[in-house]
Amino acid sequence: MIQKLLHEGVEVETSIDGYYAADFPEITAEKQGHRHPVHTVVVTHFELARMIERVNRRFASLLRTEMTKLGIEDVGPAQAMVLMAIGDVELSVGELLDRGHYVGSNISYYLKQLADGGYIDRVASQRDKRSARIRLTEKGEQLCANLRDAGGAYNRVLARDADDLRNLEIAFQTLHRLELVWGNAARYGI
Amino acid sequence: MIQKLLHEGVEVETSIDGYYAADFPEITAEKQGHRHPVHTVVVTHFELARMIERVNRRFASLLRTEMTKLGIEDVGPAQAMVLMAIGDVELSVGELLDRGHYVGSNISYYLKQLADGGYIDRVASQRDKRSARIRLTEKGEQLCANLRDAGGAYNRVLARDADDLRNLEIAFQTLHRLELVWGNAARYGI
DNA sequence: TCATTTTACTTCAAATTTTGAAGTAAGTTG
DNA sequence: CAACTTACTTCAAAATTTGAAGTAAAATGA
Repeated sequence: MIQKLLHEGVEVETSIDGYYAADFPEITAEKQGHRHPVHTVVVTHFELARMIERVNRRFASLLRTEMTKLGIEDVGPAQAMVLMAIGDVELSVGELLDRGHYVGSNISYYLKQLADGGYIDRVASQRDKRSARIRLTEKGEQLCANLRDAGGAYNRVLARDADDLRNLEIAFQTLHRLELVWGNAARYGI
Repeated sequence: MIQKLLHEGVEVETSIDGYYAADFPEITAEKQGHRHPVHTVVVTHFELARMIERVNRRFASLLRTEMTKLGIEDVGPAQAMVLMAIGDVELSVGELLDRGHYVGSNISYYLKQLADGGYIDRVASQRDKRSARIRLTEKGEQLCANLRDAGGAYNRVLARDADDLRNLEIAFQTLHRLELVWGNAARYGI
């Protein structure tokens, strides 16, 4: 039975696909006590996917709001995310694709808008003239800095103590694992 | 200094926004040992957001692939997610909005396609004739069941042992927290 | 060496998804 | 019962994403 629980993601009691974690007393109780959870509740692949979709939607609209506050009208939140993905290094379009699992034509489109808006510079690489080298301009760096500043308030709320930090790290790491599993599955089949 | 670390999401050493958790020896080491992490690395709000975006993209394309395999041509992955959000209960459009943080007109649009495809039934509520009651048809339930079946393989890979389950739960719970914080911020300001 | 293939991207058109403004019909309230 | 609110729907426009086709440069191999 335990084997089945571990391997199938069986739903027990309140764990109906579509309900929130807040409805699961086991999980929340466990969090406070720092003990191993009693595994009567299992989070499935799909519950996580739906949660990720929701959270992603929330973040996008938050980002849109922040950008409106900053008076940014020429690019949207998706483009801002590309900007954040570039960060403070110079990289090629290919490297950027890997960073965000974008599709090539999509990034090309965004980079065009970002270049038109003066947020990035693109220079053909000397070594390989096919390869475009991308970096943020002053303006691009400024937008990123402003967004990071605005993000500070969220970091303070989200990471109040060591326990919060621990959970954020585990969440990050677990999402990275999902990324790998889902990505490999898409390429090679599961 | 520790206070600053805790409250600002300061990036230390390898923790440059845009790099992967796999690059953080501290996190990975901690996972195996079950000990408290040494907090030299902090996951910021934005790193998480970018990870969520990436993972979401991966899942959407995986879902698209699964649906193609199942021969579903009349609706896309977004509509399938709505179907999964409905689950096996009857609910109103408003309840569905809450479940996925959708925008009303968006759901209306999806529900129309799903109804046209025969995946859902919509009946006006007897009590309140403005309110539409939604539920899956046989065909809709079948699609959900097929998708859940396909998901079984992922559950097996992702939740191999009690530790995996624990991390999945923490990830789920942490994402739920992000959802609340980001959602409240959007409505009331932080 | 030079034809062929591969890589690194871009372009464009079409599809999909999301937004926002405006509408409708049914309930609710003073 | 007039005015307001709620629960949705519709529609057009915008934003995002995909996919096919193209271009130019680099690598390969006979």
